[in-house]
Amino acid sequence: MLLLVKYITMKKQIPENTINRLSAYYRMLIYLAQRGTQVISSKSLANILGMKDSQVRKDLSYFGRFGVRGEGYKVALLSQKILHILGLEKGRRVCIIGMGNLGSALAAYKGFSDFGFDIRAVFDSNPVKIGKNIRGYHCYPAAEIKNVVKKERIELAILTVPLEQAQAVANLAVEAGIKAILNFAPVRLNVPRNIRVDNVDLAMELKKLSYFAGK
Amino acid sequence: MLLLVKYITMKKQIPENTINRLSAYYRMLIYLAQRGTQVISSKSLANILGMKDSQVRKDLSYFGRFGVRGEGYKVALLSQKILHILGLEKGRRVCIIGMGNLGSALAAYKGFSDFGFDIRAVFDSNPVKIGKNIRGYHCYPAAEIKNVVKKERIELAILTVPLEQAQAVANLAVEAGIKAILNFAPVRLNVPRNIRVDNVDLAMELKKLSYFAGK
DNA sequence: CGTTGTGAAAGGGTTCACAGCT
DNA sequence: AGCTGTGAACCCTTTCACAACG
Repeated sequence: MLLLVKYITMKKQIPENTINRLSAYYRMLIYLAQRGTQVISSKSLANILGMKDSQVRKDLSYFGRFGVRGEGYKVALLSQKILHILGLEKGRRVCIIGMGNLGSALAAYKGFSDFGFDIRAVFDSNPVKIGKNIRGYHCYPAAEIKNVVKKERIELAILTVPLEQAQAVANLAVEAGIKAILNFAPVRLNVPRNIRVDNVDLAMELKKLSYFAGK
Repeated sequence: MLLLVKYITMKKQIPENTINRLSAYYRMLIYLAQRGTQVISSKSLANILGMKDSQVRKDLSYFGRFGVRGEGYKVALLSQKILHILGLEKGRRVCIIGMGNLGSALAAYKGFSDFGFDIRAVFDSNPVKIGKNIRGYHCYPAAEIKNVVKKERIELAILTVPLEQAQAVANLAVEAGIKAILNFAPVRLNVPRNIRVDNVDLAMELKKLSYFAGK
């Protein structure tokens, strides 16, 4: 009974922003390593990134004790630990669904492969594109999503299809056993609770900017 | 003295997420208007968007009283009000700096013009692209940023240049009088405090997804 | 001595609950 | 009767401050 209470209490612990910041730490650590930095304190790291040192330490403390008191954090060790936390140690199999302008741009984006993401397939429903080589990837028909995702054991899907098709292709991806979706279509996707969906709404970002630009 | 206390207390009032949600409300209201819906309650709107009705009301209450008690919100009126809040009534002059894959994709993205964003210029430093027509826009050299931004009275800049060039072109845009920047390069831009910078880090989004995909 | 790791305090955002209108 | 608008309560995140430790 006490265990149950504990379980309920524990439910949500780690702030989502902590995960975002882990990403930022990782990128900076890689950069520092290249520059030859071997050890860094939470204070220095925080200063570079424009945040508080206590934030850095608290974020890391959710996952373990990675530092040395009086010294700081070993850059190589910490970056390795964060890679592990983010589940990127062994790389991740990704597909892109929708080879329009945005999908093609993302397929060509170096930033993904740099962090261990492995684009295994790209899809489109346009007969002109199907079978062609787009940005170095063979373009499969959308109808093949289930087969290819299963065969290639793809875990993450990037959705860059028009609004109207988003839910349908999301369904296919989910049926094929996808674990998470990065959705660029401005719709709330309906998926099982165990599937993670993150939304990126570019028009929304611009609208926000407009608000803060004032007048 | 009391005024000073009041000023300090007032510092930050409206949550940033409220602005994001305003965007979502607006999009849905436009959709509802097309479908012929004239009035909607905070409860219905919240249900459609998967949130709490009190959230909708609280968000709107930061800006005024737009509803009718016992009835709900008039769709046409509310969407108009939100457009005004977001500063999009009269449209916004935008430029895109960096006509690589991502910049070109954004130039072609319908979602921007749909919400009153007016792309007035696109820039690149690649001589092959300069002077050409890209996605319907004349491509200016990066060296012309200051002149063109000023002449066209451009307010918002979308930055899609490589990491190394981001700060330099941001400086040019700021000098030209830009008000806000949507930055796709994974660097913390150094700009005067009165310039708003929003960052979109696509690799970070994928890393977050990886974390939540588990294992 | 300097920096981590962490409870406790502070700060902010979300949800509740109900008074106030229509 | 029904729904908005809002102060207060609640809950989550950030920051503080310091004990623990190399």
